[in-house]
Amino acid sequence: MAATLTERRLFILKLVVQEFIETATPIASDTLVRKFGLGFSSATVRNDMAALEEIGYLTHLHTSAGRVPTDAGYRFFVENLMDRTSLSMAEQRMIRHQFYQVRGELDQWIQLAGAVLARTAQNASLVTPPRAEQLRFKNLELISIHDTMVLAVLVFHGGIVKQQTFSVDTARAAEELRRSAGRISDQLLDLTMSQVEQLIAQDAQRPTPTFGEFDRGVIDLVIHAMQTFEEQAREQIHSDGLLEMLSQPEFIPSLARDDAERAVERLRRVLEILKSGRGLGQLIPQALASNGVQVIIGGEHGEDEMREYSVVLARYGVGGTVTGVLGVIGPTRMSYPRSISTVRYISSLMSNLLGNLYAGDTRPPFEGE
Amino acid sequence: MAATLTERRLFILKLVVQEFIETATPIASDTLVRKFGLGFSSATVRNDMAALEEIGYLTHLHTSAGRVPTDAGYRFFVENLMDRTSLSMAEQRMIRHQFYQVRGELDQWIQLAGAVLARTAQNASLVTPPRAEQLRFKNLELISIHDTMVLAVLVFHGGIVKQQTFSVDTARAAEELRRSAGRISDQLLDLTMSQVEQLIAQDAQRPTPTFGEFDRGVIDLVIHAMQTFEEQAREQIHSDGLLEMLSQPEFIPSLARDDAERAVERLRRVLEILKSGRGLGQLIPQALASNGVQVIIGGEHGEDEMREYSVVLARYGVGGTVTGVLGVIGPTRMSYPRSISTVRYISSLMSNLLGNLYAGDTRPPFEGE
DNA sequence: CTTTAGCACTCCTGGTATGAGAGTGCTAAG
DNA sequence: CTTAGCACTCTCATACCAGGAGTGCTAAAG
Repeated sequence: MAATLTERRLFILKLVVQEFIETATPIASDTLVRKFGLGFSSATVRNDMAALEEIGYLTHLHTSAGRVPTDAGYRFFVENLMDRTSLSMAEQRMIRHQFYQVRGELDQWIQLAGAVLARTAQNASLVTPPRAEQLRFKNLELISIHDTMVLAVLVFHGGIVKQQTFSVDTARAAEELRRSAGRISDQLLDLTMSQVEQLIAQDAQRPTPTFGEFDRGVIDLVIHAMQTFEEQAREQIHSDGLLEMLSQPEFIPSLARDDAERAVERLRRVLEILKSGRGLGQLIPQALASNGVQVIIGGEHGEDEMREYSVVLARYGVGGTVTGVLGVIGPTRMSYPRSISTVRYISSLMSNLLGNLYAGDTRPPFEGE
Repeated sequence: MAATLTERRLFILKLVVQEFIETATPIASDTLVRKFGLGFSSATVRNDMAALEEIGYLTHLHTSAGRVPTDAGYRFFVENLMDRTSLSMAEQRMIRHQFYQVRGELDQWIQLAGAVLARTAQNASLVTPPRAEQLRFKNLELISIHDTMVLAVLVFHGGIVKQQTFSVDTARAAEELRRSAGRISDQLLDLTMSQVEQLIAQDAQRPTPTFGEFDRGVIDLVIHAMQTFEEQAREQIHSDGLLEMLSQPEFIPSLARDDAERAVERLRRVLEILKSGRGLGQLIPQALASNGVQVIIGGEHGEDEMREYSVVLARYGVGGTVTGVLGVIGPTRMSYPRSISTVRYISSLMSNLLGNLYAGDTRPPFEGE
């Protein structure tokens, strides 16, 4: 006979998940009754637990161990049972304050977001820089460093700046560099990479090309920079909070119920995930394409590396154009309420901050000044 | 009776250190004789080992364990016994190639240096960005992002670029921004932070100041940027290679002879050191002040956090002005020959690369164009 | 005086046995 | 449907033991 979900069973499931998240030890029927002064006996709880196990929300590792949530159990908890809370006003204020202190520096914001996520959720964090799908050119400066060395400072829409030095065969006067930069800036304004390529191809065929040989060299550099930037932007993941995650019992051999060996193996696993993004698979593109906070529990997405971890992700950014992803990664036994509210808050905060930066800077390509 | 250092004892010490570095297991007298076909018996080796122990170069953890080098043993090995090698030509070429591929990007070089150090020495690496003791101003651009948002791109000598956005009360025309940036760039050229402060103080007292209110606001921003940059540059340490270090037996519970608990504790320790630089203490300033490769073994510098680790550091940079530090950190049982040759090679490579960038850019302050 | 064979001794290591404790599953009664 | 009671299972910590590794010492040989 199939077990059914009564009110009480839901309640018990909720308690088990919450307790397990807090204590990291399997939950015994007896413990629940004592700790929460339930109006029924441990035997009743045991029966319900058995039912919940049949449904697939709980397990135990061996006969005489307490119950532990399954991935499905966590999922159900997150979707139906969890108390939806927000960060306290005091926390929000403190976090906001930190961000306002590094006013106007995108890189710092990203770094700060990672640190705050980690500290608040007590787990590792990851943040991808906010990216337009396509860079759009805004400005170019050429600054002579010495005789044959030139520094190119490229500015793209959204305040993205990229620097690159290159050497030239013969020395150029500052004025010449300035004129070249001006020419290029004027012509390339608001263009995407492919449009730049198109433009320069067309220009070369004209009877009187706008760009000289030197200009063309510089533009090649620009194209190359845009290309590598877009490429590496897709991959780039900042992560932080390893230490915070390490303080979770899962990573402390004496507290981890399983082999000590595995605690370190686990750690290596996470390090690899955080460093390379491998194992995250489609999660980030997916998060970019959706709204609200995404929760991926354990191996739900089929990546075996991730079986023991959950990820809480949210998109942040301005409109649909300039977006990044940030989130928390930790053992499946993470505090979902806390992670979710933290991720939600930080993502909206980052969105606001970026909003100030980008507002009014979203003119469509090819409309010029 | 004090034990003396005979030729044979030195040889045995060398073998013990090399073997221990390679195998990470205590070395038995018998093992040496068998493995190297020594011309004398294990009893002889035992006697010599006892002597080396009396001198303080070896220990054993318990009666029936093989010998292990002490910090002093490693020190003696590094200074007197080690075969001084270099990276193979093939390795050098491979490394050089990688650096040339990211031509002209300082940040990338730093990142690459960290990665290559880690991979080649199979340990964690640390790199501090190359810094002049004092930034010197080179150029400023002001670029309007939208109505009330302006992006300032600051260029300093040595190709150091810093960007910062700020908001203005009323919209400014592009031309106005350009003129302001031009004025400021002209006046501030080649100045250090304190000189900029001086200049602006003087200017304010003139009957007809060069700088308007807006200019002064921007210059405040410049000063602030220089200040925070110099401050955080002092602290900033890039690190990499956690995974490489984690593959050392010291971090693998089943191979570490001591408690598995400690393997993780160890790891946490290193993470803290790498993240915060705490425990490194005066090592980096010290390395900056000296030439050649520095080797700090175990707790030699009194920092208790570092007792189980060694650091191999070298200064890199141009002349005495623009310098950083890079190096390798790992268990005391690291391969010193390999670490040292790697650090030496990478530091000279980085120095060369920077040399190209900085050559001719070292005019003294206040000499103007 | 140095080297070496031989051997007792120490200490680690891994495996097994054992008992206590924790928690469940089941049964039968309320 | 709930619950008391109890047998059963599995873990965990402890103790114990045998095997092995390597040393330190001694006494003899070079």
